[in-house]
Amino acid sequence: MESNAAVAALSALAHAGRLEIFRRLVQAGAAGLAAGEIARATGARPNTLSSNLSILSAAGLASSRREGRSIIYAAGYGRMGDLLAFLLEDCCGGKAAICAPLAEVAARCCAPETPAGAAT
Amino acid sequence: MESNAAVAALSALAHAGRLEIFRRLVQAGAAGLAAGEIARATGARPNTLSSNLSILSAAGLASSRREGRSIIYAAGYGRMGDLLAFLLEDCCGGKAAICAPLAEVAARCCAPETPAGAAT
DNA sequence: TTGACATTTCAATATTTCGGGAAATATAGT
DNA sequence: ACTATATTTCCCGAAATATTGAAATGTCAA
Repeated sequence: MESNAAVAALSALAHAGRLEIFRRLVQAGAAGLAAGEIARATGARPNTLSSNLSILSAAGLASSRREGRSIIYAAGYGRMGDLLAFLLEDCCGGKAAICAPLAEVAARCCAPETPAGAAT
Repeated sequence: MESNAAVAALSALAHAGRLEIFRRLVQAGAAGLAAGEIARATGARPNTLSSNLSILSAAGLASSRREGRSIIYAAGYGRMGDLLAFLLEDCCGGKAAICAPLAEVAARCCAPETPAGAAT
């Protein structure tokens, strides 16, 4: 991942409202959430929400598809993974001092040979 | 890590200049870098640099100590680790789809039983 | 104390971002 | 075509952020 893309992704997440949206999208999985559902869940006004969703999309952290009258947003898992990899490796050089707090999390999901079916 | 602190850290990193500073600090390790060295290396003006260093410090991503006439900055490894852990676990729920790109990096440094001495 | 160096603080300006109202677009149902 | 629902776009004022020059602070050395 390029530094520029990383800054864009970081900027997109550096906002309490967008971070919350992104969290909900991640939790929702590939099924995603309709913009309206997110608006109701977060209390954001539709125009504000739309703006924030489009910022997340531009950063690659969300994708959208139309389904009837609704537009369904889903988290951009790939881009988020890239961002984390960038921060950990390109930015932080994979230093053990930074990785250490991740060990617990990594033990749950980052092991290369772990089958993917375990989650939720 | 709290969501608020995460947003602060993300905001601090969501700036090309500060991201570069942070990268250099991480590479420099605990020895750190004098503000002037960073200024020379990045071409930033001293007051701009000072401002950005203070933003990184406020977010916990850098610390400073005076050494003679210079002020030495060092990366806040702990806070960066916390941020990554937050993003991976609290924000992303440790989903395998996001963790996957980290597997390669994790294999190098995140394994719980890996001894810490391998770096640099 | 004076002078040079390293960095920060202050004050002003320029730019970007944020959130909101109102209008526009797209879809579905009648 | 008309209406209702869902979402986006446009525009604006307010607030936050970024950058700069100039002045201030802290430190060393003579």
